[in-house]
Amino acid sequence: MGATKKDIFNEEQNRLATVLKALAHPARIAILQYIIKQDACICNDLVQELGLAQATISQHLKELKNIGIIKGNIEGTSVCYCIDEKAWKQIKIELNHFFSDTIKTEECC
Amino acid sequence: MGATKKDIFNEEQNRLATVLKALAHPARIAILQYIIKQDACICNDLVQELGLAQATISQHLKELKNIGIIKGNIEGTSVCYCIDEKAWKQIKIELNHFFSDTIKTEECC
DNA sequence: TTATTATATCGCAATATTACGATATATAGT
DNA sequence: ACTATATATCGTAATATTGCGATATAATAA
Repeated sequence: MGATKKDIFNEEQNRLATVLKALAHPARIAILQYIIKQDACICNDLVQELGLAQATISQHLKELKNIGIIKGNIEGTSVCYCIDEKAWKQIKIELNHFFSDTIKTEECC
Repeated sequence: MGATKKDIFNEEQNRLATVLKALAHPARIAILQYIIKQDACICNDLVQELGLAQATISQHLKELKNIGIIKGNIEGTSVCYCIDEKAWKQIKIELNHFFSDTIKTEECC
C-alpha cells in the first residue's frame, strides 16, 4: 500500500503523470521560468534567485533533467543549464494532445 | 522541513504547481480521459473501469474537484461527474501561457 | 600543492501522498 | 421499516517528496 499502482495504467497515462509530476512544484516552475528568461543559468544563480539551499536546488534540477526538459553543460567549475528545446516541444505536444480532447458543451447528466 | 515553501514563490507559480499536481497521477489522468470519452460517469463506473478501491477513486475525484476541473451532480443515489468546461478551458489557457514562452533556438552556453 | 568555487550526493527529519478497509450517510425500491 | 446501492469520510500503513546540513567530487586559481 502507499505506492502508485503504475501497472494498471497505460504507457500514455503513466508518461503524462510523470511529466506533470516533475513540473508540479513551484520551485521547478520558477527554475524553468528563470532559465527561459535568462536563456541559461548555473545552479548557484538559482540558489541566489530562489532562496533555497544549494542541495535543494540541485535536487530540483535533477528532477527536471530526468524528464529531459533541461540539460546541463559543464563549463569549468560550474554547470550551465538550459532548456532542451526538443524535449520541451515534445512535452508541449503531449500536453496539447491531452488537453485538446473535445469537451462536450453540455451540463452534467 | 519537509513541506513545500510556498511563501517564497509567487501566485502564478503556486497556482500552476497546484493544478499540475492535481493532474500528475495516472489514475486522475485516466479518470479525466474516461469522463471525456463517456461525457459523464459515476464513481462506480470508474471503480469498475480502473480497478482501484471505491475509497481511492472517491479521493482522486475529490482532488480533481478541488481544482474545479470536474463537477458532480447528484442523481438519485449516485453522483454524476463531468468536466467543468469553464475551468478546463482556463487551465488550458494557463498551461498554454506557460508553455508558449519562447525558447531560444540555441545550444546551452 | 593548496585554496577556492560550483555542484552532486548522502543521510535524515518533517511532511505529503497513495491506497484501502471500515464505517457513515443518503436515496431508491420493496 | 428494511434492504440495496452509491458515495464520502475516517483511520491507518506504506511509500514518496521536500528541504537541508554535511560531505564528496571536480575544475580552476594562486
